[in-house]
Amino acid sequence: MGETRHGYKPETIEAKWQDYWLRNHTFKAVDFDASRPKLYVLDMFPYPSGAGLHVGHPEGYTATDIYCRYKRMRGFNVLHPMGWDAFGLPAEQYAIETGTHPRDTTRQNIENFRRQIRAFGFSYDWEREINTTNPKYYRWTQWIFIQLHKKGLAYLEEVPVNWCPALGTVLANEEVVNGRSVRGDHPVVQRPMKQWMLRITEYAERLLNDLETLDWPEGIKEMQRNWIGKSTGAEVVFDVVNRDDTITVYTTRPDTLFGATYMVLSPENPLVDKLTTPKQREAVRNYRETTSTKSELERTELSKEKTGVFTGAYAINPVNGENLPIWISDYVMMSYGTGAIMAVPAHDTRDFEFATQFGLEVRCILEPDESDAADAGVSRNALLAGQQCWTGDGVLINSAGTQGLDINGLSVESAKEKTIRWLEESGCGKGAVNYKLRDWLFSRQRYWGEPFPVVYMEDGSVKLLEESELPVTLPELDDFRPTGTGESPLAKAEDWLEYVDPETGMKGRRETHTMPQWAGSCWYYLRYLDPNNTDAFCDLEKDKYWMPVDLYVGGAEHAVLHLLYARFWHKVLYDIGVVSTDEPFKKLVNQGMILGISYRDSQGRLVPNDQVEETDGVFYDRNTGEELEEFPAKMSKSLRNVVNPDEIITRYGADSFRMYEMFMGPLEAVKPWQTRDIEGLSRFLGRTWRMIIDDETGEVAGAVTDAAMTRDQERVLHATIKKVTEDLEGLDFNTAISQLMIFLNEFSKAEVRNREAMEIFVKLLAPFAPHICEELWERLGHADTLAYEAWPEFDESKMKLEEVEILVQVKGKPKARLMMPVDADRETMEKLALADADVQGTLEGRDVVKVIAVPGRLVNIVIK
RNA sequence: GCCCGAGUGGCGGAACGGCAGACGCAACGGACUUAAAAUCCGUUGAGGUAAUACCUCGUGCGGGUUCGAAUCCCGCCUCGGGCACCA
Repeated sequence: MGETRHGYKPETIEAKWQDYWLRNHTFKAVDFDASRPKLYVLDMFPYPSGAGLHVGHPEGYTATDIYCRYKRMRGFNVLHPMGWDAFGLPAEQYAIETGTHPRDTTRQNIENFRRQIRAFGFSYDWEREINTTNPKYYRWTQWIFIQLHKKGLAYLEEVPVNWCPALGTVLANEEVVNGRSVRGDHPVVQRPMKQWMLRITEYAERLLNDLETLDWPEGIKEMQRNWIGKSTGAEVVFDVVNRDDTITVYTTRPDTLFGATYMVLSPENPLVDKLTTPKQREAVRNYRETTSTKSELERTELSKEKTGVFTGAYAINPVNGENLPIWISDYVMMSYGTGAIMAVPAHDTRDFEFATQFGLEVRCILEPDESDAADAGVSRNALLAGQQCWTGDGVLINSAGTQGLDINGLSVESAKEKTIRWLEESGCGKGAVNYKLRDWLFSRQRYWGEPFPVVYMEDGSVKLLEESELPVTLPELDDFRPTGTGESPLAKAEDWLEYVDPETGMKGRRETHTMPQWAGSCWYYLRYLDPNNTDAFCDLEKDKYWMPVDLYVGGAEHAVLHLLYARFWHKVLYDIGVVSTDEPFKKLVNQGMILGISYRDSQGRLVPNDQVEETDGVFYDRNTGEELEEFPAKMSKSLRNVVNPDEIITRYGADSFRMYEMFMGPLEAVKPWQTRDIEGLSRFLGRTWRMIIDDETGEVAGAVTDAAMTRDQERVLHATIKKVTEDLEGLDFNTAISQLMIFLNEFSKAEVRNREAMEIFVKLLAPFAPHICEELWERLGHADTLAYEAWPEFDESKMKLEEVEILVQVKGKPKARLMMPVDADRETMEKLALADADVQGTLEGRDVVKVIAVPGRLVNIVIK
């Protein structure tokens, strides 16, 4: 810091104003304020981990904070809350290791997070703070579960689940990657278990269609569409030769029925037992055993070669009565469609691989356009001979059957339609829709989650508790280890388990599973509206006032799951009439990840930062002496490239930190953190201070007077108001800050600085750097916070020049720059340009073909 | 393999189809200082040239549209993210 007594001292003014805002409830959101438009701006609330905040958290928080502060100054009643998504595995793992109750760990972590977040000066309404682990909160999570159950959307099912022996729990599909747990990277195996499921598939169509109504990044919407995975096609019923059984398959290509040469069942398909002939029984049994012990990883990674076994049975192709051999193979999944397919090797790459592997017939029934085939490197003759596979468009051939269907000569599209019509008329099938989306596995075998409001009664019935019996609180435990049997640690809480029905006196045992972490975050945005309500999860009138969320900002890692689950719950709540909107989040923005600076050697290996030495701007590996290249990489403990926000705030202050994070680049972009770059923003705020304050006295500088601005200053002032306003509306914070810097460069060099211009500048900067601006505002003689001062308006006429520099190009190359009246029309511009001596020199002896004049911009002279 | 997104100085990044590199960092030169820090002023895409005049090249690569392309179109390459035997 400078030696001056009254220089810019973030450490003092930031504490002062944070305290002021809290004491004065400056950012309290007012329910039902009809005098102002409402604005609900939401951050994805954090999981309060033991590691504390990292520099990625405040990126989105700063963006929304700037937007909120700006909108308050534009007269909006802003709701901007914060809370804690505090159930979850890490606190429980810590409890297992140390015996510390997750409640205690969670409380400490929340305190630390709150302290860190407050140090940024975010304008949250702290009176609405929520915590998903508070029984007063999760009572309502349980209440919503009861509503789901009442609607028939929650059911118990024995399902093969991802059992992780090391964690002693079942994991959801999204918690397993390549057959290993996301958390801890332990192996995962399949195992059947009775679980709560939520029927999200019932909402698939609406979740898909309503994406159209949302102002979300196109990429995120596309990811949700892919996740829902709607496809249209047909279900076709195949009779089994010499048996009563039928096999129903789902296909998106009913037009290829004539190309079917065999059938495949998933190894898990219950029909396999019935159909397998005695001769094949042994082989089938062996195959099923092998696949069941295969992990998900092996089933996908080792799939270069197709495997399978013939069942000995045959099915009848309804279009031509042909017998098709029925195989089983693990390339057919039980969980998608009907767990059975008709194989058309000539027109499906997977079937083609399988047929080639086992010498099955490949029958071409679709002839592509010659040039299409050539483009794809496919030979028509090879195709017709069944030596290659064609999945593209074309004209149907060899597709007339004994049963009255003839689709020869048709395109794929019309052949599909005609086949479906025929299937429906002949009773062999029907048009059908399928989704990749599956029902949501909602049980976890863990302690630190919401208990289910469910009791298994003595008579075998399942009882959902009454609303008056909520909340079902977590029992006290000393030992948090998983039971290893698949039951959660709750199974050890003996007294807690016992339940007696208050009316009938019948005994029962409580559900020992708990809800997944997603549960609490599925509806938290509603609780902020009415955080202390004990009669309802949220008052409907408050919902009507505040909802929907106008802007939701968070990381792209929640692109699918959190956002899809929350949308699902919200639609259910909408259907039962307890919320007023059918979508919760109107506009969504993903902030890009902030990477750390790392180093890599010539082989591309990343070297931890504490092993790197710098000499004259070149980096070396301390151990090998090898020269290293700077390289941005995801922040991680192992690379030691994690930046701690506390240290940055101590060194530079929160205002500089906030501004740096916004100046790094566009909000949505992935950006590398460079601590030295923050100096530029720190310098900017120091210069801002000295532009207004005399740092010898701490009073407003003598240069700040009521003297009129120069034309240039006036123009820069209004251009700044315009640019900053427009950029704030578009969340383009980096370019808004650039403009503020241009203002500072213009005014700080001036001998006298107009006081009103200074005040406008302070207001424009305030959303970005609120602490220093409050302080400057006060020193400029204002008693109240500037949080609700009116946002400056710009005057377009003040920005006008009388003359502008017009570029004159010859054949697109810049030749001259001429001053012309702003409002010069095309002819005038052309005349002025052609009259210029330099231009005439260039044009000497050449024919002017054409002159293009763009008013206010340029003149381009086209010559021969 | 499929679906998105992105490639611009030494670095982060700006540019309604209209002067590429705003703004910042770093670097270099200068002022102030006993000195340093801080601060202030200046230079800074590459190459040619005595030159700050001037010329040539330049937004991943190859084509195209246009008076004019970082921007639009076609075909590639590389990197990042997502999905992954979805019938």
